[in-house]
Amino acid sequence: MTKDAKESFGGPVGSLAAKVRTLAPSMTRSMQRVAEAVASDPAGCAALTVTGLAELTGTSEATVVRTARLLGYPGYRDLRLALAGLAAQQQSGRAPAITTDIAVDDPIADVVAKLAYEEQQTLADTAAGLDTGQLDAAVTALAGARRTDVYGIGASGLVAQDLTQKLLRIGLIAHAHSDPHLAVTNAVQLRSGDVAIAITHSGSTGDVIEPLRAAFERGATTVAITGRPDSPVTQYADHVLTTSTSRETELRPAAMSSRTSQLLVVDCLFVGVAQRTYETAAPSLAASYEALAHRHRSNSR
Amino acid sequence: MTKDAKESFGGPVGSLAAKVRTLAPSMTRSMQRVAEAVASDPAGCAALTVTGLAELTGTSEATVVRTARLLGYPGYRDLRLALAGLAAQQQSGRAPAITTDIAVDDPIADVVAKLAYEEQQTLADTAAGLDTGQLDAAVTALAGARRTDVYGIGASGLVAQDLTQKLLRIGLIAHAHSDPHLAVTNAVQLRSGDVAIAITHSGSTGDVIEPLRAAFERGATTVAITGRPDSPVTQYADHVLTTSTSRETELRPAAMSSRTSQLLVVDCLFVGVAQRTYETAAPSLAASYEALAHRHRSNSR
DNA sequence: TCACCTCTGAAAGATATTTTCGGTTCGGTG
DNA sequence: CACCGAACCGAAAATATCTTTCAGAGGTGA
Repeated sequence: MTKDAKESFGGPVGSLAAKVRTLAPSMTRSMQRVAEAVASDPAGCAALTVTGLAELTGTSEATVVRTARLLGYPGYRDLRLALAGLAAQQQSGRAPAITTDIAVDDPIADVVAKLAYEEQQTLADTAAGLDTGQLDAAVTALAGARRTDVYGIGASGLVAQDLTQKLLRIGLIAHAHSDPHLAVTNAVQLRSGDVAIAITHSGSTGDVIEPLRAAFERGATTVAITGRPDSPVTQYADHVLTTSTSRETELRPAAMSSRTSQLLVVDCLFVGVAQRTYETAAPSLAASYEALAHRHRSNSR
Repeated sequence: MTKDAKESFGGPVGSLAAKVRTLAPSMTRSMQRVAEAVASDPAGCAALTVTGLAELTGTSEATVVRTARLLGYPGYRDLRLALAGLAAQQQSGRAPAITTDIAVDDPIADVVAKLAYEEQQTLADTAAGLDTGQLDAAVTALAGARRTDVYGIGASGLVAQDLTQKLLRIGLIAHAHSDPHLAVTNAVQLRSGDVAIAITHSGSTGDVIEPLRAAFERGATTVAITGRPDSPVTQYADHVLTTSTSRETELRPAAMSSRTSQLLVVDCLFVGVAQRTYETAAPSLAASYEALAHRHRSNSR
């Protein structure tokens, strides 16, 4: 794990709300109360001391400090500074637009607007929360891999296929697996120099963890793309790429935003690899484009 | 307890530099040193404790506190918070300068920022360009369909599968086809009251047009999701949903933004249908969620 | 039910901030 | 030139704030 002790305030302040959401599931109840208070009213919390915030949230100082730590700050003092920064930004910044959930009786135009807005938000959060060091390491591994396996199930399976399709287009050898048995069967064929990527939002999908583990134990370089950086899947991951989590509503399943987030990460991987292997990637891209050209138009009539 | 801190941080932070200038004459030499340090590098000073700043300026803690008081803050702590806010504002001021294409030698952080930005752009364009009338009609057709077929090839095939997965989760009967022959075979089974959806960015993919045409001729309600509203596929489409097209660059194939755009449209369709069939959709969603729960290892809180 | 484990807050311990207080400097004055 | 007073300054005490420790509460699975 690359530890960037350089950065003073624990990362771009804009990402705090996103961080709270991603980490909320791994928090205890009291910590969640603190995190929520902090996320919902940064300015107000910045004005409070540990003791004050502890009282406000009905918890103890210890819990407040623990929460600050979990959010990536050395202690409450630094969290407080970050909050002050965030508050200042918010005040000077723009007014947040549509924040309400999608309702059953929303007209279709509102649905479009809200969905677009939320997905944009998801993208911003993901970009802010992505560890570029980990990303860079993953790209390096991919660019030099003999072969690459990608594991994903359900909605994540589609993302896995998307990545595979892209990698194939620039001349890499990649396979996506959504059948758990076949995935494991393939995983044990991997060895040092190969890459295995597991995509799972929850980080706890056994069917995806198993093949990654097999690959990990075989010495392959393993990457996890997950919304839960502390989940089981990361045990077997050399590099962890975190996707963002937005709150799930009845009409908008979590799968929707996690998919958006995962795809952005996958795109970043792809472009990164394409950069690294530009000499071979550019001709490959052109070639695959050519090969498909006649499929359009010509037999359309 | 009582939240009195309305105007918390001693006035508008932007005025700090000005205040330093105004008050400088009435300051003693040591205090001027502190004030100057603070004004010239707010971010740096925000990272220092009272002792640190005293050392940096070659003065004492007492002097630092006196300076903070003179500047209008209750003590150093509050000055520090104001500095953090100021620093954040400054930083956010010089952010939005990413309009250029992704270059081969862009650092990975830029790649992330640019990709996120472009996808956000794509979403906004798509939402703006979507014909809600057509969308509404498509939703109505879907909600009342006996069965639904979705055709898509390549990257669009994944979008087709995504839509299918979602519809299945709310109890509808839907199939995705990426094999052209099977697609046609299935299409001829459709009849009035059924729905066929073709997803193709170019609108000219023969392998997708053929099944849509078959369905169209059988009397099914047909929908085209395409980036080219004047393309061949729309001949056989009762409803056309237009996705946005952003310019393609060497490292960023068109497939990337078209996919983002298509997915937004698909999400809108899904939510629209879920609204219409809320009575049955809500329980179905809950049921599929339940059914999957045990597949995740129980580390969840 | 019981053993075990995690979560939690009270209080002790460590830091940071504020205040106090005495020494120093400097300009004026006898 | 010696003395005085006032402002200035910083060391260290006093206070406030933050962090850590530890033992009990509460929940979980066998």
